[in-house]
Amino acid sequence: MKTATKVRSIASALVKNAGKRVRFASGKVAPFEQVKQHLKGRLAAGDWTPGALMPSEAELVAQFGVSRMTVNRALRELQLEGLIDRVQGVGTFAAQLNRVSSSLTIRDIHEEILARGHTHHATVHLVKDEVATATVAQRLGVIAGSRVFHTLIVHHENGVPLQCEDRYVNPECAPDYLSVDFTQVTPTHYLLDVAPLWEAHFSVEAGLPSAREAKLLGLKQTDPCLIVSRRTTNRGVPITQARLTHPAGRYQIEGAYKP
Amino acid sequence: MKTATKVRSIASALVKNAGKRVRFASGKVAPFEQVKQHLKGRLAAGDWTPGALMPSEAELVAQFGVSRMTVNRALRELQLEGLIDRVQGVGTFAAQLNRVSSSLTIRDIHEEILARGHTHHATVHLVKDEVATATVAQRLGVIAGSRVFHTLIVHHENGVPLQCEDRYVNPECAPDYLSVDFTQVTPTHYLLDVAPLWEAHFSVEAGLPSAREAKLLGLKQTDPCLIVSRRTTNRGVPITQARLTHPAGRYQIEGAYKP
DNA sequence: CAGTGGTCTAGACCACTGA
DNA sequence: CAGTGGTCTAGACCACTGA
Repeated sequence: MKTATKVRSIASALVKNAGKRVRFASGKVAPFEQVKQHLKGRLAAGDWTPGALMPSEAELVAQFGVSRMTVNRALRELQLEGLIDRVQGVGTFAAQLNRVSSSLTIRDIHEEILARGHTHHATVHLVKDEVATATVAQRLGVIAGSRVFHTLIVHHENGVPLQCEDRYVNPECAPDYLSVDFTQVTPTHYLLDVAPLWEAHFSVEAGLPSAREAKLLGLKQTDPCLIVSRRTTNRGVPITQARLTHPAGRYQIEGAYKP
Repeated sequence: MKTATKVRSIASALVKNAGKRVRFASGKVAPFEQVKQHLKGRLAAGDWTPGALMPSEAELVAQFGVSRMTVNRALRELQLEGLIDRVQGVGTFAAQLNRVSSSLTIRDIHEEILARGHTHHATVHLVKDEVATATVAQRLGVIAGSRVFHTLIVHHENGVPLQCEDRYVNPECAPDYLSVDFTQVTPTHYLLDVAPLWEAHFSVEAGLPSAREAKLLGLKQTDPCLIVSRRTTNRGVPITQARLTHPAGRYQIEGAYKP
């Protein structure tokens, strides 16, 4: 009998090296992928100006000698990537590449530091059971006066303070939160284990550190910081809210976009 | 005969109101979507802990009475959304909801301001043909000493300066760039029309404005700013590079994540 | 070997659009 | 009406994994 634990490690190992399985063993590319790449290449080359009518599914079926389901999958995936617009009864159109809006990825600080080949360590400055003030209650999404858990942790990269993590946690979602050794496991990882995070809201802004943050990060209070706020919930139930403060010169968020 | 222009307007109109077409006219939800929602609900409820083995395609076929292609589509889409991991020959597993890494969307400033129901206007402070210094050449990705176009524009929301846009453009991609009236059209929109933007790299950081930026934005040089840098290319050819500086208190990037 | 997922096919029914 | 995309089916062949 297979155990979940057993297959889990296998899955993790394989998924890591997987990439997309769109090639067969012989190195052949799957037909739907060929259609996709062909259209993508012509879009990049500007063969269809934004809004231009592109070949219909039937035409692509004839051109590539594949079944309609195959070209349909290619087109559906291009649509998901935002490269084309499709309208039932009308046709397929080159999208405005007006994807000026693009996205930036925020990673867990521990993973991010390790990925750079650096060392991470955390110092714990507060682990406390508190009564939520109006402000805290509103940010976390609980009733003012509720019991909340509060931690204040500084994350260091190669010994240099990089992030001040000021976090509130809903005790109902993680009753044992306060007894965790946060020098060994980050709050984020602990919370992921005990509570399924489902929805999240983020913001990123520039600002000045509080007096305490400045002291913990080794900054003057006039030194600019990059501040990330994140609130996570599960089906509407608030789990945690964090304010992550980073010294401006030591931290930036990066991202890339490629269709 | 259909013209591209004609159908373009139809497409735009329809795409706007489209949402996902996964319901039939009668209000019935497509079978693949039912399977998807069922699994998503159980994942949110924690029915499978991260890494746990989930039902096979064959089991879902039997359970829902649909064809294998239908459950395959449901599972493939859940995989794309990062909710499950699939390994050929092994099975389907609940993903670590370790998607701590989430993403933030950067929108075009003009669209963003209009979307808030506010007015946007731009003031132009520099439109110039320059020779790239080493720094500029490196940021844009051209050879030092090349000719480059340079604009400096301030975008206002309801009359208040919100963004200072310092942009360099590769003349080969947009030869008429300097003759555009940037009080009427943003550089981004003009460039999207004349050059297909394909790949992009972004960064977001906190920092202090330059003397000139501070003056244009009505800030002191000690006031923190949120600075977005973006470089876009098409198949490796550099198109444009921009530094977008925003006063800390007036601007933040927001995002949400929901599976 | 039996079980898994990856992919494809040929055909089907439908809703929708524009003429 | 003919043409479009949205979706489904029943079957197929394959590569891969673990026993």
